[in-house]
Amino acid sequence: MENLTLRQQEILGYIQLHMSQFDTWPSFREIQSHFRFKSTNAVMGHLRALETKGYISRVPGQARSFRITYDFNDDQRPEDAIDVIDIPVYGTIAAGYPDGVEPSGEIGRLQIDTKTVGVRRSRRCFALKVSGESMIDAGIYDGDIVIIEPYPPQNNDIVAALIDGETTLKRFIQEPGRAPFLKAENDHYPEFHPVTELIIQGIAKAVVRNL
Amino acid sequence: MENLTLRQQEILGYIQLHMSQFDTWPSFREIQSHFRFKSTNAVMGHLRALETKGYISRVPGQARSFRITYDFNDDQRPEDAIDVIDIPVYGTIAAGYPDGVEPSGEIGRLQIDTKTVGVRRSRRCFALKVSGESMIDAGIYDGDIVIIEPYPPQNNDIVAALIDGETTLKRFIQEPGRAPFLKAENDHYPEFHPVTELIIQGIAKAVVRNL
DNA sequence: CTTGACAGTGAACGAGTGTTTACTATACAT
DNA sequence: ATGTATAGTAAACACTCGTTCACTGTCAAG
Repeated sequence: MENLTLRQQEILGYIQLHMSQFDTWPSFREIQSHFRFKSTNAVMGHLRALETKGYISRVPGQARSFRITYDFNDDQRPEDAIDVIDIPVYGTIAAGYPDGVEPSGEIGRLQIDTKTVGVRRSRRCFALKVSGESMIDAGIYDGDIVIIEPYPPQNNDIVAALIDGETTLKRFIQEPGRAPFLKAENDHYPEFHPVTELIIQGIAKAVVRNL
Repeated sequence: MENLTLRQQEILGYIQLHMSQFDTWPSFREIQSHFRFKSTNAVMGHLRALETKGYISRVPGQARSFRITYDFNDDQRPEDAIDVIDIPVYGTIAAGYPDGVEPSGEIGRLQIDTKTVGVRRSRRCFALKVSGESMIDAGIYDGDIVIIEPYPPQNNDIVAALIDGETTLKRFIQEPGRAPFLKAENDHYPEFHPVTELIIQGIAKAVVRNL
């Protein structure tokens, strides 16, 4: 932790402590109270400094919407560290056109290392077992397990989307000047419009198939 | 996820998504806006229900001070004993017609549970990273990782076979009254005869693809 | 001496935020 | 028919919260 004054380090340390305890950023007045400041402006000064130095960022005007941006774990992670995560696998759902198959809840669990999958442990991944053939042109077959990371999609990501109460896999297309839409990877399946009526549950990060 | 209505699951899913993206709990009006409610009271109703059912908790009166309390990773069944194996991944080798690419030795490792892969721990599995397109009709693409179990093949198994010092993936065909042979899963690739000249290294048990 | 960095006091403002009250509608079970 | 659960509209209120402005004090460097 370079170029922070002692006081700034204390403030940052308290914030981290508070977040680990409460899962929320402390309010100005909570920080003020902790350090026995008489004014929230003292807090403001320190948070400004931390922001200027790149340790935190904020959404102006929103309550408790600072966040820590400095990645403290980037300095220490050895290359060969094993980081296996446990992923719930949910039941057979329609990967194709909605066809009335009911989600069957959790059917199993999968353990795999985060590097292979390309996800962060902190993002609560889940997996879906595919039913149907709407994504076969993307190499996702009936019976495959697709690992989903809850994260907003970018253009061309394969996403898990909730449509009419069912989770389905589609490719998310977001081209400039055009409303985003979802597209099957099978020429026999139609496109869906528009994305605004959908709920994106996450992006597909990996496929696991048992031969 | 039991005893949640569909709508409640959607709300919880959105909250998780928002938190993974912004590191903050969404405000009532953010949830309201996302689901196109006309009133924050609709949000309130759902959050109350989620709280009553034990999925979230809150600090009354504080902004963005709900938190998720339900531990989604805690639902492990006792009978789901974790049996994660460590698998060496070998380098890019020709999955297709021999083309002169040298095996590059171990390029990484993969940890995954035995149940997902369908192997026994006692059989020293290894994995290959596929290069080429000879098995695309079997849904094995360039760049995929294929987990191989050293075990004699049966008809129609996909096998790793050593040909002229190089490992390649093929489908093993053994029909009655006919000598066994290997066959690509791509019509543009020829068959191989005979198997007696080959060394079968193992059978393919699973494919892992990072999207 | 001046300037800048750092640290803080004091006060107030406007917007964000959670929460309440009153109500409607639908579906289902008794 | 009645009660309950679920889902939501409408409106308003009080508090939380971030932020600004004006200011003071200490210390180090030029």
